Amino acid sequence: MHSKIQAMTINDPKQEFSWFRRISSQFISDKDFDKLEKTSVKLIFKKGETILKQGGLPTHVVYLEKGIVKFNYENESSKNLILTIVSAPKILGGANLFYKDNNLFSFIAVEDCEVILIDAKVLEEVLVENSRFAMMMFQVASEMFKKSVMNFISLAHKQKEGRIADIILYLAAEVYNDTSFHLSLTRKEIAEFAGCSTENVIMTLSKWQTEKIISVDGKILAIKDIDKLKHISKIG
Amino acid sequence: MHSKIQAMTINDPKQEFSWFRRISSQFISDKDFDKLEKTSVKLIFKKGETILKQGGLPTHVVYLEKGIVKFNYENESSKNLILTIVSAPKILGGANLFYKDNNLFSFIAVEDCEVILIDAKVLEEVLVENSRFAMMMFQVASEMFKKSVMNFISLAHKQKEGRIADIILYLAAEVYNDTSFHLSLTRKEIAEFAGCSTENVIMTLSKWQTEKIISVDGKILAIKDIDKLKHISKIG
DNA sequence: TTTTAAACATGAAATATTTAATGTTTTATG
DNA sequence: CATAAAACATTAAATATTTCATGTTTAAAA
Repeated sequence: MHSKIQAMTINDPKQEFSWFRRISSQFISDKDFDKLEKTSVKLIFKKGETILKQGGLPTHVVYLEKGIVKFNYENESSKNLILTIVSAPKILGGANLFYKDNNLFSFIAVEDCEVILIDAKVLEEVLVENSRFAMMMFQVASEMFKKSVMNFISLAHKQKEGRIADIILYLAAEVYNDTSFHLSLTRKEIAEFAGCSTENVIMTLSKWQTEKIISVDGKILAIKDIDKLKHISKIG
Repeated sequence: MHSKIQAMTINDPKQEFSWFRRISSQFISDKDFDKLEKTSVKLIFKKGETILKQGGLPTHVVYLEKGIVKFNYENESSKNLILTIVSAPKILGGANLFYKDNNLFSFIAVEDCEVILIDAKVLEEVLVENSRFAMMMFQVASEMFKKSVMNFISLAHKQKEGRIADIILYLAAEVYNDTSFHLSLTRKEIAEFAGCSTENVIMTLSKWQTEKIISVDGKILAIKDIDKLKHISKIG
């Protein structure tokens, strides 16, 4: 029963692309949008699954319709680094679109995700024929770039507590849109995002809990004193 | 005498834009290029001068014709962070172009520079009317984005020596195009790039000199054993 | 439902990094 | 050219961070 509904959804792309269609409609014709839809595939990824793999060819651009995704970079010694975390709805791989190199990093589902894979070649054709649409797309990509840069700046010259504070504040403001949220990241993943050890994240969160800056109940994390958290972020 | 030549150069924009003109000519008409030239201003910046200031409005896009520039982020407590360093010829501010927010960081001349400031509005008009040109510009901006990201990745999960090794290798490969070069950065600036203390940079460079991995003679730095340096980069 | 693996947690030892104190050399400036 | 300021350099002490060892709890798999 449930799978039937799902299948229907998959087979009826007209139902999808809602956010993307709305913002695109100002820039491209229905005909061009249909062209994108026809060559797109909708897929569902479970938590932990890889949507797009580091090193692979950028044959598709990802439209994230539902769910949360991490941008994961894995180095030669299999250490992971999370570049950023984003929630739907969003166009991912904006940067990937414009250079033809292999993907710099993987997209991995942090929550169950619904994504639409858009054929990169077809999208490029549409972009070339609709320069204002292209400009909009690049602006979206730039916004994401900007947020990554802010993350990196935090990482680069704050220490542990400032960086973890920045991440909690970022998750609340940009990913979960609430000061209280179901944290889908493990401590290890937060550490990979903050560029520190897992133990450090555990210790810092515990400490903040006793100081009543946050509360942690199972997977629910709530910011109790946002001013203190912002202060920690500021003093680094 | 010398200043006269310089002034001539400034007043004859046709002589400038050489690299940019060459790559642009495949995508836009001479007429459109002239439009860009007419609204552009050529300026000369001395070492240390700010070309474009963090927080300012992105009214211009910078074409760096000659020289070396650092992307500098200054935080509330006046600590600097160098995001990347680039050498001419290059279009800077690609990302700035596409979001209308205030500049995220400053461009500061690390060597004497010749730059052409292109009016952002006029450039946008030309981009909208020449989508292939726009795509090319995106690609250029994305390349720079990619290099920053690689820098940040190094910063995020390597320690001191690996990061400094990465910077020396980057400078040789991407900025000076030689394993031996006149280093225009101070130890303090390398530290701001590597995200560590000045003392650390001094100590590491001294150590590498005694180990014959590099040689430092005044401002001339030469990589003597690139394999060892790459190995340090690899093991982090 | 047992079993296993992963996540969460804590503290101590080992290591890395910064800060501070001090001095020399180089570069910029009156 | 004298003088000040900045850059370069070295060391020890203080601090931050990671690693390791160990144990409990939670979630996933057989």
